[in-house]
Amino acid sequence: MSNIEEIFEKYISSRIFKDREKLLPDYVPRELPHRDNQIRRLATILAPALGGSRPSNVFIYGLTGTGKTAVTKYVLRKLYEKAKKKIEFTYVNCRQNDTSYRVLAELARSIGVRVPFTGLATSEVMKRFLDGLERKARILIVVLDEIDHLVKKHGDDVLYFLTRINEQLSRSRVTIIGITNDLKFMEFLDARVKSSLGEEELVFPPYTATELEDILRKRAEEALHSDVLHGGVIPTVAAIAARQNGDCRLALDLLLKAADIAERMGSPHITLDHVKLAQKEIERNLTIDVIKTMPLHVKLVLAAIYLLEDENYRMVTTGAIYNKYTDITRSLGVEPVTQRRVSDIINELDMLGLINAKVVSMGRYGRTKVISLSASKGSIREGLREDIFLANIL
DNA sequence: AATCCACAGGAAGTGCTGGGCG
DNA sequence: CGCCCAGCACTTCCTGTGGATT
Repeated sequence: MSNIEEIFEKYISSRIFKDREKLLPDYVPRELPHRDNQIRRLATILAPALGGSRPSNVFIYGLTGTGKTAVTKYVLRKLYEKAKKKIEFTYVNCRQNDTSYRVLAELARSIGVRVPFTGLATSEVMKRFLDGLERKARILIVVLDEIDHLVKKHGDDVLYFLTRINEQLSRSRVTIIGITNDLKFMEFLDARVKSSLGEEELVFPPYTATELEDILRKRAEEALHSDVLHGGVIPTVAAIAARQNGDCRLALDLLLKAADIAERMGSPHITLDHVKLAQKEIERNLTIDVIKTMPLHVKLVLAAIYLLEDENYRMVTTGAIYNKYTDITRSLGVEPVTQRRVSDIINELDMLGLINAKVVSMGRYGRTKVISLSASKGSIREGLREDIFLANIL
């Protein structure tokens, strides 16, 4: 048997997986355990759409992996099945589409209006969206997921437009469902947008360890063969995820990775060791992936921080980083960016969770930021090394 | 109590890319 | 063709500030 056939054969005859897809992040199960309240509330709020009137706007808040997106998609799917034709819905992820233009373009596209991905004025896209909508005579439910990303970067222009859009429509109606994991986000909003978007509010509490266990058990039943899980695995995975704000997506991902590892190692069971390996792999992949896609100077600044930390520099401040960074650019023969820019890059790295930056005042000796690495040194090193250009300086 | 360091971080603008539209 | 648009990475210029030291 050839090598490749062996690989495929092994997969088909998997002793671990019954249906691997059931553990993938975008799979929405038939039942969403422990979210009955939220499902009922959202269904109640949206139900008027079936009678042809516009449902209230909804603002949904909950930490990552608490089922916000899954519940929303679940309820909307059911609603759509019931209503047919009269109702339409659109889902836009504002982390992927984090500018006013892109969000509007997505919305326009979803109702069948052709818009180029660049070139037009934003107001022109608004106009086309409005016209397209009016022609269709529908109730459109717009889901803006991770809405905080959009507002923090580009203000609430789009939201303002969307909350007032009904005043300009006579045959169609728009309802907005805003989803965020940042509660403070509401403070950024214009008062009118705030009151309009918050017509109804829905809170998703984190899952408890017991609830996570229950969810994992149900999902494992669908995805894995029986008896492949060693005792302890599910409680451990649940406990790890519970510590991470009850993040269900993390729990499922951890179980999937552990199963993958067990499979790869040819083990007939998933053990706690596989879970541990999976945990490391997740962290590692996450940091390597973000580093890979970073622009050059961001990588160089990260490299500077890495090197300072590596030589146990007493206190890693913005100034120290900038010096190290200019050293690096000089040795590579690259023009350095300004300190102002580096200051922003440090904030970006902080937001990505790769470093920890804290503003501190050292009295007479000024005010600065103290920085430390927060991701594992090894993963950062690996990530930076992916860039051939940087390999030598590490 | 006043000073003053070492930056923080806001505002506005530049130059470039990759596209409109008429 | 010429002029318009948005987005990005970055610059220039700038005002603000916590608190140890003078």
